[in-house]
Amino acid sequence: MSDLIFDGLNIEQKRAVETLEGPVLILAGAGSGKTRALTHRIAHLIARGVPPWQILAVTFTNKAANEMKTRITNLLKLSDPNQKQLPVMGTFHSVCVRILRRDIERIGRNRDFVIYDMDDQEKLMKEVLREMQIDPKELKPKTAIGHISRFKSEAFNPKEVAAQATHSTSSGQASEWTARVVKIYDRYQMTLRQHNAMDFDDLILEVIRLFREVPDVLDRYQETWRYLNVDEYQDTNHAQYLLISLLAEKYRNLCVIGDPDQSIYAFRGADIRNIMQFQQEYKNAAAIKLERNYRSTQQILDCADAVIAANPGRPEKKMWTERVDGEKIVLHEMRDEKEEAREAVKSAMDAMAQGIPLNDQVILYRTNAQSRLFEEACMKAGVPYRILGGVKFYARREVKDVLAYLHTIHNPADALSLLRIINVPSRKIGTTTIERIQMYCSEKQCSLWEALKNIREIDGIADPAKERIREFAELIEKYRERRLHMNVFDLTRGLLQETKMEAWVKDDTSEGESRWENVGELLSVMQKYEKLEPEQSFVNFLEEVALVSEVDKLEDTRSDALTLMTLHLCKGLEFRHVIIAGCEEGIFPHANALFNKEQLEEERRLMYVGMTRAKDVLRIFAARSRMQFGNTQANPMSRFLDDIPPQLTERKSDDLMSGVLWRQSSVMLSSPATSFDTPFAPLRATQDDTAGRIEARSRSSKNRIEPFRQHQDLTVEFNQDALARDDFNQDRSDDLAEGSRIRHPVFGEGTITGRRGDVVDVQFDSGEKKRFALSIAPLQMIT
DNA sequence: CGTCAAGCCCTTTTT
DNA sequence: GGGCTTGACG
Repeated sequence: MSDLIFDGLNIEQKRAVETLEGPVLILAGAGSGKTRALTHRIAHLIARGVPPWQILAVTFTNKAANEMKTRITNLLKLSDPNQKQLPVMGTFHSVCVRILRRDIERIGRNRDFVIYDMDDQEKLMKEVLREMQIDPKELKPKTAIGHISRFKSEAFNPKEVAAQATHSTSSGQASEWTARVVKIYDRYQMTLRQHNAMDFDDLILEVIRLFREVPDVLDRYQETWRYLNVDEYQDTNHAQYLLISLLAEKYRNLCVIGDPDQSIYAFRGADIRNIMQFQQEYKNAAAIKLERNYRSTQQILDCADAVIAANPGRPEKKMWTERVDGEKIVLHEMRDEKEEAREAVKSAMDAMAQGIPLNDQVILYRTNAQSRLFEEACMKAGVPYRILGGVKFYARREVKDVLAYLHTIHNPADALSLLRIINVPSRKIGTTTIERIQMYCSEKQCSLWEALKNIREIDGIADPAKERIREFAELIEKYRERRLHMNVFDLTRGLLQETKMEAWVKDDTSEGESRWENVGELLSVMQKYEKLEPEQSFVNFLEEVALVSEVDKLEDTRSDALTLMTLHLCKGLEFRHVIIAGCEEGIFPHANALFNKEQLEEERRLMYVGMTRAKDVLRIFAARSRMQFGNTQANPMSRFLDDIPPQLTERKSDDLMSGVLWRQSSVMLSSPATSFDTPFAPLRATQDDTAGRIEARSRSSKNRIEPFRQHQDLTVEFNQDALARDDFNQDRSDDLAEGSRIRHPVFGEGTITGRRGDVVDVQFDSGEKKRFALSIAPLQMIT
């Protein structure tokens, strides 16, 4: 048994696996076999006789947790792995929900709470701001939520925020601003509670409160989980730190794993000090460094290292690998964002032709908005793809509508969900009626649901409207009853039928069809819960839906497809071929980070994370001009590229406007540089700027960059020759017509069945029919 | 009550 | 450019 557990581990990994008792800090660089060390460590604990249920492992995604479970099962050769034989593993949020569902009544809350996602939070906040008569233009709901979330990640309740602010100002008075935010925070929490709802941060905070207020519950969990493991510790926030500290207090068997260079979530409160100061916190902690990289080639590693080396205050760490067989990093400089997308997708296809399946390739970008470009390029080229992030599946309107029904059925207090569906599909219950009911609620201090039940005694509503509301309430109650003996799948099917949801969702538009498919997909997720007890199936389903992360969806990768996602989502993953797109100042690093040292450092870490995902091939793309917010803007190349050693790179360019706006050579300030270290931060060129002037303007509204608002002129040397060729349109496909035989790298050989300009329809020999744009699709004529 | 057009602001990043 | 809110009208 122990042979298997230590098999193939290097010395440091072995130490990590052996050191079972006491606090342990594992600094694990990218690709250093960290998951391997952690799984073997847990397997070792179990092999040594520690009961699995005494072990807790907190991971960053559910996907990571599931992978570890599988690996441990294999290591221990468990024949029938059930929950009893495996440790509790999951994200902070899922572990906390588990605790709360069990024990939250000990702090006087109802265990049927719902979890509000960003959408719900925003709606709720809008409501709060409206009630407080704050102009949403002055303080946007999103901003308010941002502040509150920040407080919550520091584990401050409204009172503590106020106290803190009073302390830190010399006058002893909390500033007006703080007082206001505290009021909003307070009110927001009250409303959440009225709805019997929690946001993501509350899940953590309520567990902390539970542990602090009810010592015997804390004691029980301390006794249960005597061996604690936390992965991605560099991205934990203060609240999560508190939670873990409470649990670890008694037995002090706490193993944390992470890499300060990969800390990329400061924006949501992640506190790098948690990992940096672990050894001060736990004086006798064993410290282990994993520096051998098993993933990437030396070239990739050297480039990534050169980029991250520019960050100050890093712990000493030098990654190395035995893979010295690598290729150079490829830097693609493209004309514009469309060319970038086209070329990136093409390079993925080329790689596939060379034997790298699409599943092993990824395109990474800084912001979700960039995904559309690559999606379009994939569609045009006929490359199968999957996008993570962006408009999330569970956030789509039709999906949320169905979920809102389930929430309403499950939790009568959830007024947000109730309001969402009271007129969906249309029941002729309009805003006037609803406003009247809400007024009644505040008069009588009752919940929305109670008002619906008492609809008869509310004045100012026409009788037919009252009747429709009565019918609606009856419908909900009927399903509330059904929930007790019917699983979530059957229940929802019945509900959809009874409410005539299909016709409503389809609504005769072209998107209607695909929206209904989304509902179908939701139903198929429910099927997984069919076998559970009716009530359990209901609760578990809603929970999963609330807590799945984007990356979790990568688990079912049955079909071969190119992955598109943000750089943030790629942490912890690896691909043979990695493409990082949009490496331009203002895009990556993002414009909002350009004037802040800490934020720039985080952007750099993000670059490091992206680069170190690559096993074999790393490509970096930048576009010389880019359409943004409706006008074209020319950005200098990302500063991160300056740090990559030229001898390790190969440069490629589409050569139409070669060299224009290349940072060092082509852009000069006509007035002396400002005190910022990024003098050419976002440049904005309008269409008629070809004469050679560009307006420089910072797009950030923060006052610390005031000097930049004065629209200093920049001089730009354009390559006029290149501009003249700008509208040059390449057409390589004159000879392709109906009847031509072609080959496509994904679909194989086929015949063109029709052509309209650039667009062709192809009947492949495999039976598949596809439509392509000739200018982009990798079609090859065969004779 | 629902639809359409004009106008607004926008983009970090996520559980 | 585009998605979303707002306001006028049928």
